[in-house]
Amino acid sequence: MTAPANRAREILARLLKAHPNPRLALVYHNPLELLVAVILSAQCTDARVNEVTRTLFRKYRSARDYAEADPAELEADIRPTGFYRNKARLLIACCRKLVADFGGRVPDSLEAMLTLPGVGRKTANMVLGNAFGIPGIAVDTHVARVAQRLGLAASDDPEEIERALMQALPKQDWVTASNVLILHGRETCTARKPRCGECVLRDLCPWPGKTA
DNA sequence: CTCCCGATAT
DNA sequence: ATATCAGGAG
Repeated sequence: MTAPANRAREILARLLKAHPNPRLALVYHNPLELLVAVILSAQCTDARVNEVTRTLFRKYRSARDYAEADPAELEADIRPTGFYRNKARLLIACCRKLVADFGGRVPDSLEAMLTLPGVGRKTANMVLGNAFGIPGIAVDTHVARVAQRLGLAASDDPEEIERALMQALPKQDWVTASNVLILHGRETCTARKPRCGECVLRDLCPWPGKTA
C-alpha cells in the first residue's frame, strides 16, 4: 500500500464524513435522462439544468423522441443551458446513434458510450457510475481543480487525473469519490474564492494558494 | 487551439 | 470587465 494511496483514502474518508452518501445534484429517473442532463450540464450549473429538464423530460421520453426532434424546437427547449445549438445537435446525433446501434438504450460500457456524439470520458463515467454502478472516475472541472490543489494529481490533463485517482483509490470508491470531490469543489474548494477556513482537508492540503 | 453560448459571481 | 459554470467536437 503506497503512501499516496493512504493520503487519498484519508482525504476521501474526511470528505465522506462531511457528505455521507454523496449524490449528483442532477435530477433524473433513468439512464437516458441522466445522459441528457449531463450533456446539458456542460458549462452550466446543475440548478439551471434541472429547471430545463423538469419540462424537457415530460416532452422527450425516449431516445427516439430526441432522434426525431426538430432541431429548432429542441434548441428552444434547452436554450437557458447555453451552447444550445451545439447541445441540440449533439443530443439529436447521440440519440440517433442510440436508436440505430443500441436499441434506443444507453449502453453500459465505456467503449460503447464513447462512440456516442457529445459523450466524452467525463460524461461517460458520470452516467456509467451513477446510472449503472460501473466504477469510474468522472473528471470534470471540479475534480480536476480539487485533485490538483490537493496534490493528488501532478498533471492538469483530465485523463491523467483520472488514472491517478483510480490508482490511489479502491475501485469500489471511485464513483463515490467522484461525486464527493465534485460536491467539495462546488461548496468549499471553489475556483475563485475557496473557503479554506471551512475546509476539513485544510491540514492535508499543500496548495500554495490556500487562504486564511 | 477555437468555437459553441447564457447566466451569475467577483 | 472578466472568469467561471458537472465539456466536447472539429
